[in-house]
Amino acid sequence: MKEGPDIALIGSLIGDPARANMLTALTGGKALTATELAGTAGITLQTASSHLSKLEAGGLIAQRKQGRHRYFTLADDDVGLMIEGLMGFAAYRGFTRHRTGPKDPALRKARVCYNHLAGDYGVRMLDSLVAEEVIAGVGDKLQLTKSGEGKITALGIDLAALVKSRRPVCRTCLDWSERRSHLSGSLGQALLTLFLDKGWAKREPESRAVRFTGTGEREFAKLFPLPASSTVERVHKHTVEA
Amino acid sequence: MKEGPDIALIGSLIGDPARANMLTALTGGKALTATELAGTAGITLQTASSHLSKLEAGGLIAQRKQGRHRYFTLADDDVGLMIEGLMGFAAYRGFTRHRTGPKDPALRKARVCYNHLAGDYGVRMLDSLVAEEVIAGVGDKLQLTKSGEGKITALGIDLAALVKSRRPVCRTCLDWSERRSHLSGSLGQALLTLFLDKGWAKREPESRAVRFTGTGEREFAKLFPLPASSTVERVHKHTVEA
DNA sequence: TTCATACTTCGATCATCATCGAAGCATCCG
DNA sequence: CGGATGCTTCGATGATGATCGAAGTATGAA
Repeated sequence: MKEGPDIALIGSLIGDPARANMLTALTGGKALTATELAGTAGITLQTASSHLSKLEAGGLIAQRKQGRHRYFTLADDDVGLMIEGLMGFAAYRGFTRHRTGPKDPALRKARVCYNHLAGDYGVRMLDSLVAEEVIAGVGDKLQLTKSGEGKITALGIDLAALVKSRRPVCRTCLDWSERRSHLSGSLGQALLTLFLDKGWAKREPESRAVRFTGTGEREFAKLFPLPASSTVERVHKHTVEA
Repeated sequence: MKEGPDIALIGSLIGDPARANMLTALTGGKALTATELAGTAGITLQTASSHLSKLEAGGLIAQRKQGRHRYFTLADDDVGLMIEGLMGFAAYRGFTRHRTGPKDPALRKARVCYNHLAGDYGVRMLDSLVAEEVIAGVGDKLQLTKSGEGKITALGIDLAALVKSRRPVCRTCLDWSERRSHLSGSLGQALLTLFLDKGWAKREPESRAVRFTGTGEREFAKLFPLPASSTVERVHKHTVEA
């Protein structure tokens, strides 16, 4: 009927307050679950699910299934850019944000995620492994490098046994406290087992928290030095048009 | 925590197809009456009136009473930029209302973006101005160079008047068809006015399209030479014969 | 296995709002 | 003045869609 792109479609997606709240929350760059998004939007889980499927159908968000959780993120940088543009436009009006509430600090520091290490330490470990070129590639596809194989074997991990198992050796797992990837897969499991076996860390009795000992802290820091760029946040690339 | 209707308000305003059509029509830069807008949106005058009052309450449009007519325009440059940005996002996602209508190639070649030139010609003009060092800086921050001031003045543009206005002289605007920046701001407006005044180009009656005359094409090419290799491919792709 | 958690789907309700007919203002013209 | 035009307001209707309860699915935990 009319010429040009359909802005009404996108507008209607953003136009609903619940969806706008969800998108605003996701603009933070962290992956959030449906339950969390429902909380920030102030609606029930059923309604949130409906909204999320609409947003996904509209290509604004993407989901990543992780066990029984579904982590939602903005589809790509373009979406973030567009939403931030709208927020900038609406700057002369008041705007509200909802932040994820604080959690148990011990859990945030180090905890068990199914069978591997998660939390700040887990993220830091993967960062270091990638920086040291033990593991190549970031994202869903991780692979052990040649030199990395030697380094892992030197730790006393039976790499052949890991490879033999049907499970993938290296895998990313999205961290709920850090909202960044940490190492999963059979190698991730083997490393956590190693820490526990060596007595570097102990599991808290009635919690998922993992408590590192003094020696464990030192050994961990020595084994997985903090890369200089590890604290760099994953912010949206605001590429500038030339 | 519950209320965050900033982008939701704007989104809902744009989210209605009738309003989106009106806003798209107003992006042409011409002041339009309620009757005209009702026609382009395909709705009755009563419905249009309701929509227009909502758009005005939302600060997206402004009206100017003149006799028994009411002329509506976009509220300011920011609205035009925001809508053009949304169009770029929508076009990139393939959200088009009508599969490449007959006017589509003409629109891609040269069109009015609220009050300045957009499309292939708009992008090309900015490319050339930057290459010729009339305008310095890339991205959001554009600035006229010393030598550029002379060149603009030589065209017969009253630069002092542009500077005097509160609006920025040079500004980027994201092109929805080219997905690159073209020149906005008071200088962008002045240049488009220049083309129209000199008779180099004419506005299509009921469209955003701008049609350059033969002389206009030549003068434009002379004034804004194509920088070496960067845009050849794109120009060839979107250039329309006749 | 059984239970719990996370989420989806179905179904029904309810509110919003886009739409248009009709009437009401306002302005211009003759 | 009367009549015509441009637009707004009122009121009723109808459709879309947001919402949530209940039930269903999938995965993890005990």
